[in-house]
Amino acid sequence: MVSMKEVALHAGVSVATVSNVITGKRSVSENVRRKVLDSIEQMNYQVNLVARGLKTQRTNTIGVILPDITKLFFQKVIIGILEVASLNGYRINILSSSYDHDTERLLINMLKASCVDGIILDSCVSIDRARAWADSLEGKGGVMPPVVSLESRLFSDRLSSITMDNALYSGQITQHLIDGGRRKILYVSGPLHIEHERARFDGYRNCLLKNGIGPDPVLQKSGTYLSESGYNAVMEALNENVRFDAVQASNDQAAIGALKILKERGFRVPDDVAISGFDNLFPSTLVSPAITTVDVPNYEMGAAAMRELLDRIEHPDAPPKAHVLDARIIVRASTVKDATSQWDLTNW
Amino acid sequence: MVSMKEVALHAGVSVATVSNVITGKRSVSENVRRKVLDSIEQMNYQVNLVARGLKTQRTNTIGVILPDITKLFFQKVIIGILEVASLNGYRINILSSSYDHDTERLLINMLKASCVDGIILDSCVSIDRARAWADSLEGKGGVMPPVVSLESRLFSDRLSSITMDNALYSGQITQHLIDGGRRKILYVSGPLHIEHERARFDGYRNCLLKNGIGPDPVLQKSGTYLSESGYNAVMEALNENVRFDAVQASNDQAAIGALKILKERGFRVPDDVAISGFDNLFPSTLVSPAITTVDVPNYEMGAAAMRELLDRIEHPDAPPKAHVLDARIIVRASTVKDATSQWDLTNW
DNA sequence: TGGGCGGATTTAAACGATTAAATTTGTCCG
DNA sequence: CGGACAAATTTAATCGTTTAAATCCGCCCA
Repeated sequence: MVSMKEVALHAGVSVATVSNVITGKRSVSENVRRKVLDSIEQMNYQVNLVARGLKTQRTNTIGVILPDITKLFFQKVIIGILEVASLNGYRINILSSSYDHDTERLLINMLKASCVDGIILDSCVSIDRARAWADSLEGKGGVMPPVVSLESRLFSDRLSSITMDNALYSGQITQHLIDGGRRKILYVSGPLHIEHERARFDGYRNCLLKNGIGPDPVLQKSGTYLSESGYNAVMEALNENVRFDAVQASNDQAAIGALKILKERGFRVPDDVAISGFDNLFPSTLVSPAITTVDVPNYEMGAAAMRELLDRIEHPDAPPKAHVLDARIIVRASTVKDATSQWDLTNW
Repeated sequence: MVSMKEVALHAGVSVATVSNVITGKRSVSENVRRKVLDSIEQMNYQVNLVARGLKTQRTNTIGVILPDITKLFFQKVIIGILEVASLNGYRINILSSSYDHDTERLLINMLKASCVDGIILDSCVSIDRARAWADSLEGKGGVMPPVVSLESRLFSDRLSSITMDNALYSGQITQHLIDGGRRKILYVSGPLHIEHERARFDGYRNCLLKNGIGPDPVLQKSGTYLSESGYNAVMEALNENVRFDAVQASNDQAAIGALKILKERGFRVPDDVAISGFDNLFPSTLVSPAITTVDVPNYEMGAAAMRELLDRIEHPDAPPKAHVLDARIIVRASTVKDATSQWDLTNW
């Protein structure tokens, strides 16, 4: 690679002048400027970002840690982050923690070592370990770049956070099912040690209570986020002869898994059993019947996180902010027989 | 950040010794070693990867440029790359060219400036500009890191490439439709200036000829990759009163768009019109009827590209290799009435 | 005893940029 | 003509590592 030194030599000026031309931070006379620009052009010079990063201590890169970047849910989050980032001249480094807590730590350290200017973290830390985790974040000697927490408010006293009110919308779904005459709602959750899974479950539970329905442990199945877990949960319930007239899944995958087994076993949806999901991933519009769900603003979550991170980078000492985004429930044919819905064919 | 110098001071040795302990490249006596490790531990020291990168000229990072990282097709490609990369201690920097040629160039330069150790490139360069492009790749003064070309063989004389025989499988699909008694096959392509789109079209065309069917320009619609383009292409054909008994789309999105409009207009699939796609994205199993398609090994494409890139990094002077991967067609109910198929619920 | 040898350690020079501080150049005015 | 002041340019230090070369040190053996 041709370096600034060689450009300087070629243009007959000092490296400092070349640097000044490039960064534009100090004034340079017009004809020297042209001479330097010429040399740069001729020699095909490109500034070495690694060297610049070392000197300036800024890499214009931010790190993004998500539980599983392969999941559809996070795609739009990534796009949101990406768009705001590139508008502001930042590059992003996307990493997957695979829902593993130790990996998460490792990645954070790696990002620190890479001198990223900031981190967006969708943590998979469990509720009970959050405090210890937050303490270790600050580290003894280590200075941390600003961190914005996505989906979790567990650290909101020290970290800015971008969240939504999962309990609220989960409750709205439950209410919608109850309003449709359902009383025995089988709830299929993801891993309950994760904060927003817990919140969704609480929303369901509290709504039942509000309606005078005693939550029945038999109707509560917890699993993973995968559709198999929805499939298996419902299969289990059927094999145990549990009676239910609705399945409320805490995400769309599980809802579709549930739909699959119910169709296989000859149930009519929604006549015999209603089904609801959460997240509004596009496949929920493709299956038939389409799935009632909550439209989670994942694009906006990513964008908001990035905007907030930029703000934290600019103002490291400002107090953390907690952004709570709005969502809305979308009623489709899996809960209401004559609901219409369109295939969502955008962006995949 | 605490630097090596401070660790050295704390441990009472020179920075070189600390470095030796960390890299393990030169021998260090056992008790000095322990002392240094202790200091590192106590001071919470982490090596600065930017500085190391500057000195060693290796960043252990590779760049990946894809036309559109938000598209489902590329998700598994990314996973494939990622898994091989992390097994080998590499990080990846994923970028989207948005199918724009200038952006692609810009990103390549940016990656060069960031001193990545290699690049995996799924180029969107058009067939006729390929040569000029390849020339510019080498650059006048600039030394390029090794590049592996994904999906395109246009530069295979200088770059290693990972491809599949698109014409072959596209032809097999056409043959399958013909074997099913279809004679008037409406072809919906993506942008034809892209090499593999052209190949898929050629496969279709040559198969028609082989079967004594004259390709009919009226039955050829070209569009984007989006499902709307499938929808619109079929709508156009219908409005023009073009008669056809099958739609062969060059990707699954377009096929599903076609399915949508045909259902809206009351056609029975596959009785009145058969539909086929390409890529085997999971949504093609979700719609009903499920779409006959070609299972493109995108995970393996990513993995193979990364393996090949590692090889190129190790042996920069070895001649480029051209890997051609296998695929297979999958027959589903959109072309054969009683074909069975399962929802693909894995990995989304 | 002293020279030679090899392993452990340190010195010091990079890597390629940025940026204070010092220096040069140029301009204007008394 | 000379001095003052501002603008342009250069010098040189620095960011945090790695690494070739130099040095040190202990040990063995003639």
